[in-house]
Amino acid sequence: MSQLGNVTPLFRDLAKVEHEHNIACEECSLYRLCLPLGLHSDDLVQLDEIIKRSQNFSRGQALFSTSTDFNSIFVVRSGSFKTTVSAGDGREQVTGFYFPGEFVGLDAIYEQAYRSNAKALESSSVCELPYDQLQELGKNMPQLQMQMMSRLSKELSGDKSLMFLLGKKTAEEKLATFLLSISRRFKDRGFSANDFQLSMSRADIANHLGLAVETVSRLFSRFSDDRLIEIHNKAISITDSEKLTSLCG
Amino acid sequence: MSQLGNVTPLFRDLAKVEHEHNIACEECSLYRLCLPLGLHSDDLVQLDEIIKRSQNFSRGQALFSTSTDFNSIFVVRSGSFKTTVSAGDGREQVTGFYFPGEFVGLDAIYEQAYRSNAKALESSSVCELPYDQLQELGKNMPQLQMQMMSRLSKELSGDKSLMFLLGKKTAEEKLATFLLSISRRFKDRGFSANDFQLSMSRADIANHLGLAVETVSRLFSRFSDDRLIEIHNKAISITDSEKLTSLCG
DNA sequence: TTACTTTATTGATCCAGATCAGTGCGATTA
DNA sequence: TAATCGCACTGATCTGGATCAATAAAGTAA
Repeated sequence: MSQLGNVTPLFRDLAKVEHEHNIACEECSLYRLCLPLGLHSDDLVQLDEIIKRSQNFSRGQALFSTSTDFNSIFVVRSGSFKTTVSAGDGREQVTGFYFPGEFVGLDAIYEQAYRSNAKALESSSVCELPYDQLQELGKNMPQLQMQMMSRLSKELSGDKSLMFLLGKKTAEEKLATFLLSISRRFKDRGFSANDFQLSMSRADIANHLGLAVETVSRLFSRFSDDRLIEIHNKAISITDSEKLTSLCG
Repeated sequence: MSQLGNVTPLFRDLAKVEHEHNIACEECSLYRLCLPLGLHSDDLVQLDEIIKRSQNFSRGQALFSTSTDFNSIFVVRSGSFKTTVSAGDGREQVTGFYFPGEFVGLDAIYEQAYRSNAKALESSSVCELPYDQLQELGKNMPQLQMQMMSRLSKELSGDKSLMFLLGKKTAEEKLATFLLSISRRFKDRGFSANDFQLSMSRADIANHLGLAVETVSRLFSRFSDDRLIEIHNKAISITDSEKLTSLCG
């Protein structure tokens, strides 16, 4: 079942979308969160034409890796992904989690090569944007260029916050910040901010936050003991978002 | 004295540039590293026209802070800057150091507001690019847009590496990585890769790497004892870049 | 030059969170 | 319903780097 698979009107729309690969951006339930925002209707038609609604990815499947030739950037259509950067030795850092409407692969533009790896965390699908064509299209579509710049800048801004988190926050602050970030993103997508299903493992969370799995587990338990959240494995209910917010630092 | 103030032909050119505020991009010694790269000569003239060669900044002076109205992004012309993000309590994370030809303020585009603070580390100057005008210009100058996207993506890519550093590297690996990053950037600007003057304090370095000042100090001493580097306060000589590289992880 | 302030170094001690070592438990299969 | 298999949780111990505490050296001002 999809991470975003709550029984809400929006989800039923989304489910329909998932089965209709060639639905236009204009009809897509992600419209407000996605690239097309602010484009004129006739521009949108052109954008639609270059988008490849590609196949679905199953849990654990790679969207791309550092050995994939760079051709495209992607927007998550359904499900979720994680990105990682790896060192020569086995070490890996989870650099981000990506939800519907969010871009994956923007850091590859500069070198025209993927420097990260992206993996589906659950059954997921993407819209593929061939970079050449996107660029070509941008030449006559300033709004599109602006949107792209804005998206890149947004990710940059998020990464700076993550640097603060990794460099300066305590374990407790890290996890509280993480939970509220996920919560906000669910809310932005029309789902409950307080009840959701985490699609990533404790290990992925720990890695992303620069912690050990054990620390994350202990903190989940403590937050639960302190009645900030309720946990049933990967299902999270935030019961005191007030107090959780105050723990973010 | 400028951090980049070695007595080399390039530096003398640069010094001249610093005194001639209205020098065109085409004449600028940073040309190869900077935004104009790849622009046609007539496009360059238009770009030149919107660039404000603004006043010099002295050590410690703010280029912008989170309370500055957003109007422009900047390219370092001479000297160097640090950027920080701050929490409500006093905590601060140094998110980056910026050298001539590098962009500062790109993370402000999304929210049209500075979310970071930028401070000069020494006597420095910038080229100011009013964002409105830059965007206007971009509408008829696809090469410029491409350059901007590329720059944004480059910083994104660097930030992912920094996340790996902050989340997964040991103190030793962090400092070795830092020294080589600075070394490479000096080299790219035509200066010695092995002998340079750090413009930032030990505290800034420590903060940026997620370490305590004392740890950085001890590591500098150890690297010196191990004959990897020689230190005379802020002057660094890399004497064994081979071994230093092997410490980066 | 001296006096003073800021920054860097070094040593001693401490601790948040890592690591090590089991145990628990939910999902899947038979 | 039991057996298997990953995750997730919890307790015990350890440690890398933080913090605390002095100096020492470099910069700055008069």
